[in-house]
Amino acid sequence: MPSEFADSLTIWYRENRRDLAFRRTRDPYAILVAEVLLQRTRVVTGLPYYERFIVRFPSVAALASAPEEEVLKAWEGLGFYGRARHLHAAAKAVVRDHDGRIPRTFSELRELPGIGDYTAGAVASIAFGEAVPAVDGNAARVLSRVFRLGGDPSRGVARRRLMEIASSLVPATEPGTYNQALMELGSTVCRPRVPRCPACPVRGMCGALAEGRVEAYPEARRRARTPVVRVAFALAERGGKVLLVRRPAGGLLAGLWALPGGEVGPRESEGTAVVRAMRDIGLQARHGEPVGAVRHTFSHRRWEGRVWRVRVPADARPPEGAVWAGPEDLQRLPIVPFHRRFLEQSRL
DNA sequence: GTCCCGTGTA
DNA sequence: TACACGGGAC
Repeated sequence: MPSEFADSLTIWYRENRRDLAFRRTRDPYAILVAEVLLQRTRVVTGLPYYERFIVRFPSVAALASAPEEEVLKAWEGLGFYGRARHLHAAAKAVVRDHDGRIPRTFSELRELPGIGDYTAGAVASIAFGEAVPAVDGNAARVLSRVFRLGGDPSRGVARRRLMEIASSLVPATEPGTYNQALMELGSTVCRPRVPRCPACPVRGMCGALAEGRVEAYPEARRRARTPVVRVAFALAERGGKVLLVRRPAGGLLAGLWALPGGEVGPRESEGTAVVRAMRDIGLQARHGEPVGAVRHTFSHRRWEGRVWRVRVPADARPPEGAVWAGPEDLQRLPIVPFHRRFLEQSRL
């Protein structure tokens, strides 16, 4: 009984919703920012970023006209930096193609860079009242359990079945409230582990609970083990400044400033890799001793290696895409978070 | 250590 | 459809 499901959730939500900053706005731009910022990100992690971002870029026009470096700076530490680039591009597209107003329909939103099925559904329903689903991981878990959906709900036939059910449940009135209720329930009650079923407003309709196997849904996706990759980075200092390079536009940590270096070749030593990295930016260097360790786990690989002190000729000019960074530069530039931590711990 | 999480690209 | 893309909670 679809309307009973939606009604129960919506009533529960009015009493139990968390008071979160991005729920206190009706501004479609702010809602869009929040939804992109929270992609693959926990609410508590993203919240301070959202508050700062909205102050720094209060409108779609402000964001569209900002330098990319400042947008990345606002994103530093949040991860998946492609989201920042896409959001920036989306703002420009809104100014260019939509007269500066966030498009009001799922289909138009879906065309913007960085806006997929989830985000388009969230913005269309929450900001504009379109009756479309917004199925994030939390909503997917709730529906998987209530309807005992087998398979990995993030892909294939299981995904299509989930989306069909999700679409059929969205109420015509206040679809945004319903969508947020569904996600909030997944986040606070229908949790991945140790769900709080006695507190659930739809426990009477839950197939997984009736079966006594709530935690068996959704089916776990099998994950590949993350390979360990050796890395080496260069610490070149001169007159209280440190050499930073801008990482390339695509790929890992794209667009952030970093110590020169990166992955070490299969038959390469760390020292050789560091000298090679310096040569790649046009500087002849000799490596000294290691001055710090790098251990960082990404979603799909782990970096392990060291930071090496390097010596460059005294007259070395900063090449294209590189900068001798002093204290103000370190404050202003978006920098790879674990490089920033290293530099701060080294009191640079 | 394990688990969680949206979109783009090819 | 497979994989790239970060960080944090537990």
